[in-house]
Amino acid sequence: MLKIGEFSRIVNVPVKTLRYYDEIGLFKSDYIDEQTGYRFYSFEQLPRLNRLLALKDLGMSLSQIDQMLKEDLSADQLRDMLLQKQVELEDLARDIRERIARVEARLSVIEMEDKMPDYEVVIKTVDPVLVASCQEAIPDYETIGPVMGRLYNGIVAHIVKHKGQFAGPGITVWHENLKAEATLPIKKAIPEEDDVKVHELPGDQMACLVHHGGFEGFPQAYQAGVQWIEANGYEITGPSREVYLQFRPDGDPKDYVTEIQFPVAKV
Amino acid sequence: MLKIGEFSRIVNVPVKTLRYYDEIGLFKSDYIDEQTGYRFYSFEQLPRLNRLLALKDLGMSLSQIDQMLKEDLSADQLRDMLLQKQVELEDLARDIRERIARVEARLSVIEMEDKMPDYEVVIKTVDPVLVASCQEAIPDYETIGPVMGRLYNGIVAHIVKHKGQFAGPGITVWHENLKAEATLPIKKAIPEEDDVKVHELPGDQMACLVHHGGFEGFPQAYQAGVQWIEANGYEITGPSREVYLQFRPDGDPKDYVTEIQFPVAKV
DNA sequence: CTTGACTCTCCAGTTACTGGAAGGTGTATA
DNA sequence: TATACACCTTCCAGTAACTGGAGAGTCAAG
Repeated sequence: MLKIGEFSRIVNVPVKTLRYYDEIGLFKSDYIDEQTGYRFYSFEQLPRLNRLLALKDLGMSLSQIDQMLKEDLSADQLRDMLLQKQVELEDLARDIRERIARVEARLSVIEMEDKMPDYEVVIKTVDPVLVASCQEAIPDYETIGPVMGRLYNGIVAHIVKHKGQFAGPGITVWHENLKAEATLPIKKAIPEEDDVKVHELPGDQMACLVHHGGFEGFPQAYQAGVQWIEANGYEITGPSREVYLQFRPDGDPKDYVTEIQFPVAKV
Repeated sequence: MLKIGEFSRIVNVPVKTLRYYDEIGLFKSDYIDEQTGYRFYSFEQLPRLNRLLALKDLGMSLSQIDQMLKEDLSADQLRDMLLQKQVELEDLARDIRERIARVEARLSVIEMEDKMPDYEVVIKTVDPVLVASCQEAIPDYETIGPVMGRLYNGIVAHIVKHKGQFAGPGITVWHENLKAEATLPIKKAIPEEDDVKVHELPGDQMACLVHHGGFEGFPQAYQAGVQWIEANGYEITGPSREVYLQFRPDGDPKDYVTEIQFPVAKV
């Protein structure tokens, strides 16, 4: 019989931890002196503790270990738990590799520009959203403004006409060949009419960044987004979007806030 | 100005989390209505939050992020923190790879034997220990018993003679060519004499396993240890040791408990 | 008889939230 | 106008696996 301190030294587990395992019932002391409350451990307990430690070394949680130490657990059940842990660990390993890539990307920006990046890119999942939309090819950059104005005005008029309810800021979807789709989220479906369509923008994993200021800054923002996506091992899988979080045609462009979203997937 | 729910939807961060960040001072709401206590957020706050999220994505802790978001932090300090994080992540990645290897080793045992391994091997760091020791080459396996008995008796006699204090169970160190060094830990140094030496067994990282029963089972235990060491990507870097946790010459060998230790290093 | 090492229990703190209860607010609809 | 409901508030508890400390009791050696 060993006192907790002696046992602790042999198995190289802190006394506090042994007491904790005792408390949660994972590894009880063999015998407790009723007078003093001192815990006593025996050598017969070593195999259980060693198995416990080995499983902990695999990254199993204490409650999983508790199950795995039960006598009546079949080899199949054990294998399943280990296989599951294996998958879990492999996911985790991939996750860490991606994190390392992001840290390196950020470090290279700091090396080059001596400061944090101007645009912060975050990956998020956006929900599908029902919109009324209208699209048109843009002939050249100068005409973007007027064309978009016309498109959005048309949609607003259409929604108002059909008593639709607005559900959020406007979103432009940039299809191929500079074809712009202006959209406005609505709460419930309304009828379509000539050029105004009603459909759902699909939800997706998006690389997002926020641009503050007028549209003249967009090219840089897009460039920053594309660079980040490349450096972090993603690829663009569809049309990008602009969400006009803060925008009024008569407002000061300096106050505009736009979120630019690229649908992405891991390469 | 956005209510917490609207802001939450835009940035894809749960309301609870925003309130938590507010509470710990990491990301305060822009303005709080004094009547209602409602928090309001502004678009100007988006850059800070996005930077926060990007840093969180790198695996930084909230307190580190708090520091990194301070305006007056130099690019150098930022770089240092990121470099440190990089090292940390790489350590973690290595750790996970090793865990995966251990899980796979264990799975292969289960596939082959349809049960958990007979011997659980754990890596632990053992402390240096001062011992009185005596060594001798063992001519063949049959003579191990008597020779060891003689050696240990000699050491005990020597320690008693010099009024030394025993500090733990006997340890045999197996040097090359079946040369056995019998040692007994002592609390304080005592004089040496002919064949009894006093020195310190070095501390080391050891792969350890516990064997219950008589010495006839040792070969299997050793084999299990060596197999584990190979399967888990370690190599043996020195003489192995036997620690006689439970042993009395006149006792029942079934009750013997011996820890076998192999000094190891990652390949 | 004292000293020092050891043990006990109980409580608090760690990280980054998450869930729930109880109660106040704002708006759309019957 | 009443009410339903969606939303907001604070406060409290719980998570995992310990770790640290306070205050008190126990044991062996000198």
